[in-house]
Amino acid sequence: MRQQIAEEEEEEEEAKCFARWDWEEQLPSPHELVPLSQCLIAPDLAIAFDIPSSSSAAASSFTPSADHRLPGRQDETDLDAFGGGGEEDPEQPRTLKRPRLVWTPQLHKRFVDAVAHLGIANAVPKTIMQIMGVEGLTRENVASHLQKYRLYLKRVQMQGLAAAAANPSPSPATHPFLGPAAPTADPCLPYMPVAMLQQHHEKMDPMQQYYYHQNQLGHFGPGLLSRPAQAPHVARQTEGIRPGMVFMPAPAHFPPLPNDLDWRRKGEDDADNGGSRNKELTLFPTG
DNA sequence: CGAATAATAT
DNA sequence: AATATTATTC
Repeated sequence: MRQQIAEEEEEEEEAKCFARWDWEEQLPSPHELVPLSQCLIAPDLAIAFDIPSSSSAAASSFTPSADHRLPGRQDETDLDAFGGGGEEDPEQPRTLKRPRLVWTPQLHKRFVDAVAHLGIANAVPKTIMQIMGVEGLTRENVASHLQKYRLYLKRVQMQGLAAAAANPSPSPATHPFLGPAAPTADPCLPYMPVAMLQQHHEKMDPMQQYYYHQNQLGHFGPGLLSRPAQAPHVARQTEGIRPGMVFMPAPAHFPPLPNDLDWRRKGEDDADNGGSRNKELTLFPTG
């Protein structure tokens, strides 16, 4: 008998146990999130953060105790953490290509938080990377992930919009930014992203207000993701901190950087997984 | 920076 | 083989 086909069908059994992570538990900590949002600093004070040559120096000045190092290798230069290994000077590794990054739920969460705190308008790869403050994470890593994240948001938004159109019932859950929640309330919606978290912000920067207002009008316009060609008032974040600038993103990393933040590159392995390995992380569930 | 596209992994 | 994830190119 031909039972060769049968064996191939069995794989889907195991694909059911990765639906949710423990985000929901750690999610409701607005308190942790808020403080960063109110980085309202005096102009003269701002200059203190303008350390041109060594950005890491600026960062360290703001992170007293938390050593944002990756778990695992403590004595090693993080360089040899990937693959084949050999001893390379701390300066050389840029030429060597690092193994593919694995976006663990934890790392993703940190990413989303960073985006949320920055506000949509300011959430660009470089800044996000800086805020995340994860050593070894490159701008390209973030850029790539951000691209996908935006695509995901767009999807969710469209679903919500479509649902609203199909169902005229005044949904109370309608969201200022994202519109009504998708009908099939995804159990594992990664994070109610940026917009919702922004509600906690006591103060929005002009750019965010601009968007907020625009969306409040029900104007479908550019939507959640695009950014106006030019900001209303504030210049888009530039390297130099100017005297007139009232609001700026967090000068350094996230204050709470988990020392045990779980992230890895392709080759690495982690012991705390109790056997059940991450088969396939679905950070961006498809509808 | 960001979209498109290539490269890898599952 | 197809699809999802990450990297690289433009």
